[in-house]
Amino acid sequence: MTEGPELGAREREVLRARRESRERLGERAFALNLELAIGAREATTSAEIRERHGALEPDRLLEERSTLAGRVVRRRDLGGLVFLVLRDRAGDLQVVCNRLDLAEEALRLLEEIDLGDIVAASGRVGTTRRGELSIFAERLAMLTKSLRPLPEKWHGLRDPDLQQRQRYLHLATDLDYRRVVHARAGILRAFRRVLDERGFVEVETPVLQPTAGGAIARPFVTHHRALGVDLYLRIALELYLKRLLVGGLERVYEIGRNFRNEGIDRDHNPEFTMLELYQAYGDYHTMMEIGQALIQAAALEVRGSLSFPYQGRELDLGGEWRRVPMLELVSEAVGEEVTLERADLPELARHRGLDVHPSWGPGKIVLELFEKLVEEHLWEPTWVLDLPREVSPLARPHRSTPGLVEHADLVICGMEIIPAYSELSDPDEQRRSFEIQAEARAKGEEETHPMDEDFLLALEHGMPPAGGLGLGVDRLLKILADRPSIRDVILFPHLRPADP
RNA sequence: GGGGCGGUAGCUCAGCCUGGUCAGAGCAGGGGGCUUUUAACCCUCGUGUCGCGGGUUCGAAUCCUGCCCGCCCCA
Repeated sequence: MTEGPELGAREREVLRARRESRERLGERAFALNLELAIGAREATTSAEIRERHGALEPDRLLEERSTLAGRVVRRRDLGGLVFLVLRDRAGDLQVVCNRLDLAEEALRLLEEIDLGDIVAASGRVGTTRRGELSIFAERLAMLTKSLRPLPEKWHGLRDPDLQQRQRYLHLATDLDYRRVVHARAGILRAFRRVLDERGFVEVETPVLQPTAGGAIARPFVTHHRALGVDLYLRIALELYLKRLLVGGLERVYEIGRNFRNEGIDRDHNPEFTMLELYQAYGDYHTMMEIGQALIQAAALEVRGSLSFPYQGRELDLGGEWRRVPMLELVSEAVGEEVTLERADLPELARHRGLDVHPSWGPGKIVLELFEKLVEEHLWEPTWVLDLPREVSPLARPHRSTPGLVEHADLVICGMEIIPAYSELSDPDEQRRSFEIQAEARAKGEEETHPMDEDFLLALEHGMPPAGGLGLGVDRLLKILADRPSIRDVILFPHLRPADP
């Protein structure tokens, strides 16, 4: 409990009043459970009551009795009548407290009920003269006394920084925001349903890893004291899931947290959730089909539709999604044919405003051109096909075009949502790809994929040909919940410490 | 890293351009009234590091400057 001269007078006054109320309530300020507090084993939710009696005409009082429990979000005291609005997990419902109907004990308690307190009320269901569905209280109980005030009742908590730092207040005051929480659950439910139906098994693999592979990103490092070794927080799920393909599981997926030690913006949080799945005997075409099925199922689960606006612009997730080679998209954007063989790629890229690093090969330049000139303009779902091998060390060389790999990236609303590959199963090719990474590192490229001998050992035992994909759950949630920033869809995003 | 915007009461905000009754409003809170309210209403009550530090000035929430935090744009 912080208290002292740094508090303003108003806050001190509020805190003092709450403390005094708590003292008067004594041990009733924090009830053990509903049963002991009000004699009901369970509360009825506001939604259930609304569902049963939402159509009741004004000024009716039913025989049916219910118990409602929740946080007090409104209090209107008319003297003889006190209107409380309780908020539970399903919404809000009014409680009417008629002083003439309440016993001495309940009347005393009514005086102690403040905004923010968690209370229970039981009584008959009915409607007011204005038709508001209500519980007409016969009994009241304090469940939890709130010692601090809630944010402003009309505007709520507007400051995005406070919304994130004190998400419980955001959730307590903004019913609409709760939809984001349910949307994430809906996405995961849809994913599991689709994959379970297709014979996939859900697994869990290590978060702490001796080498951080499966993607190209700077990892977080930690230390295992007993083993005396440094470990990395995983940046991807890939390499362990592939080991499970070697083990014969054939269809596996994991939904889990990845950690990348990089900047924070609308699309990046240091920890984020990925779905990764691998299917033996599939390839990137299989993955494009599954990826589409997953996202469409999630959209139907969360939005009930495949077309809806994102940030004010219409988005259609229906139909067969467009598939275009990356080189074609880059050529179109540049206005002339771009190939990996062109010797003037660096100049061409510099002309387009790219700061070309000497360690970049043609593949990296093409990828950078794509990210700068094309990606943000792809609104409707688009599979970008056939990336340069140089930038995708875990994908299988393209079946017909040398220098490329069978790697498809799904872009929606300008955001990369899925990378999908035909997986590289040849251990010698995989080793060669890792070596290309090491060469780039030797040339000064900071972010490269590390050599992973233990993974190569697994591949040498034989991994079936397979397709695999990773799906950024947070970014998909941005789209389905129509939120502009990843910070809105992660309950507790990383923030700078409040007091430096 | 660069640019723009913001930080004033617990919360939501005004005041800043144009320095001087500028420490303000609403909500929340205290006191009083009110038996069908719906952001209830009526009367009444203000003890704030104006983000932090420096400067200009007779005088700074207001102008200048450095820093911190947030949001947006760019790299």
